Amino acid sequence: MAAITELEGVVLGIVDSLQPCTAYAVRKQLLASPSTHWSASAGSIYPLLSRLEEMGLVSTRVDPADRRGRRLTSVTRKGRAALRSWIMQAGDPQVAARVFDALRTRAFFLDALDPGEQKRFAEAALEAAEAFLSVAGDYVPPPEEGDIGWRLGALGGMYAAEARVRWLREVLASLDDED
Amino acid sequence: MAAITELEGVVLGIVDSLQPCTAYAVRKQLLASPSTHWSASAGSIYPLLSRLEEMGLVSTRVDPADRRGRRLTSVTRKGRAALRSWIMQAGDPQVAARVFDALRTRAFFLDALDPGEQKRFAEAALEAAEAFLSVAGDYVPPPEEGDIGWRLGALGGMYAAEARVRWLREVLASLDDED
DNA sequence: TCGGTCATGTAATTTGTTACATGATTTA
DNA sequence: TAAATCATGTAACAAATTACATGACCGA
Repeated sequence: MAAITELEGVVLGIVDSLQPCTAYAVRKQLLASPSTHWSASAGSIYPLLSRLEEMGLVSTRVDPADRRGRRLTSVTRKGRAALRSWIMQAGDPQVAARVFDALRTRAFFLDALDPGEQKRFAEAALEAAEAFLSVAGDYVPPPEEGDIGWRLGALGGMYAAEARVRWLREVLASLDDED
Repeated sequence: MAAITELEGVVLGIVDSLQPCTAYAVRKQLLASPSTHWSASAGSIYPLLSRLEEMGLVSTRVDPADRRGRRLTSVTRKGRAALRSWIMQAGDPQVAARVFDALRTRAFFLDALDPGEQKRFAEAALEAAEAFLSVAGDYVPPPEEGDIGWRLGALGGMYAAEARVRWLREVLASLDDED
């Protein structure tokens, strides 16, 4: 069983929770995420879904009664197995190391800025991180609503956003110390 | 001034801190990062550096005395300006939203697993997250060593890794509650 | 002298992006 | 009835991955 990519896993998971659903619905779900890591454009989702179908992980059918020709996608038994094993990759150190944060990435190169710019960087980054935290917090479904995985995932996103805000406050303070 | 990509920004920043340096040294630096978000393979770095040179952001020279034909790269004035404006994008909400975590991504689809698997997921993810935290902690340079940006960036990575471990402990606890 | 690391690159392929193109349905 | 949203897709392009290929230098 060939390993699937990160985006393929995500799309398979979304289809699984929404099935039967249109490709468009998958895109909307992806677009609703606070993270903009994937563009979720039609140009990525439609070919990806065709790929999953070729692999036998999803199946699609067009309701003949539907004049719009909507294509409804569902996960196959094989697809569910692939989804489960993708999720279970979480124990792999290589998977746990797949993290990224555009704000943190930029902080590494702070020394390329002069002191005044450094301070402005930290202030602007903190403000943007606070705005993101607000969005990430709103993304957490109220208790007893939505499934448990979605709630825990969104909660994790909020915690990460909080940790980033705390970190940037510390960055700002440490830059102020030095004048 | 056309915007540069995330990897281009990172490579420009690394060249800036190491200059003059070989493409190989840039790759090693990238490879040393706890995050495996980029593979830092020759196939990505060499063409990327050529691209930066075409854009006039770096310049390379081959020491005629060096029999190995090592190519040393440096950042140009234009390149420094591009690096600074890339770093300063931190104030843009779209940039602050560029975050990713492969463990968290998988957690969203926990409901595709049966209760026993869910628990094994949380245990395995926690273990992997703890191992990653250890690596991320080791990546923080000792005080008074390395530049301030590198230290703050690595510290941010460690904080994020800590927050993830705390989150997964909570996930595990909440799955245990339900039996 | 042998293996590891330093060092540079290319080729084929995959994947994702932006932009374009079309049309049905719903809502104000 | 006009605008927004639902819905599907393609085309051109950009970027990154894996795998391959080569050779110099250094230390045991």
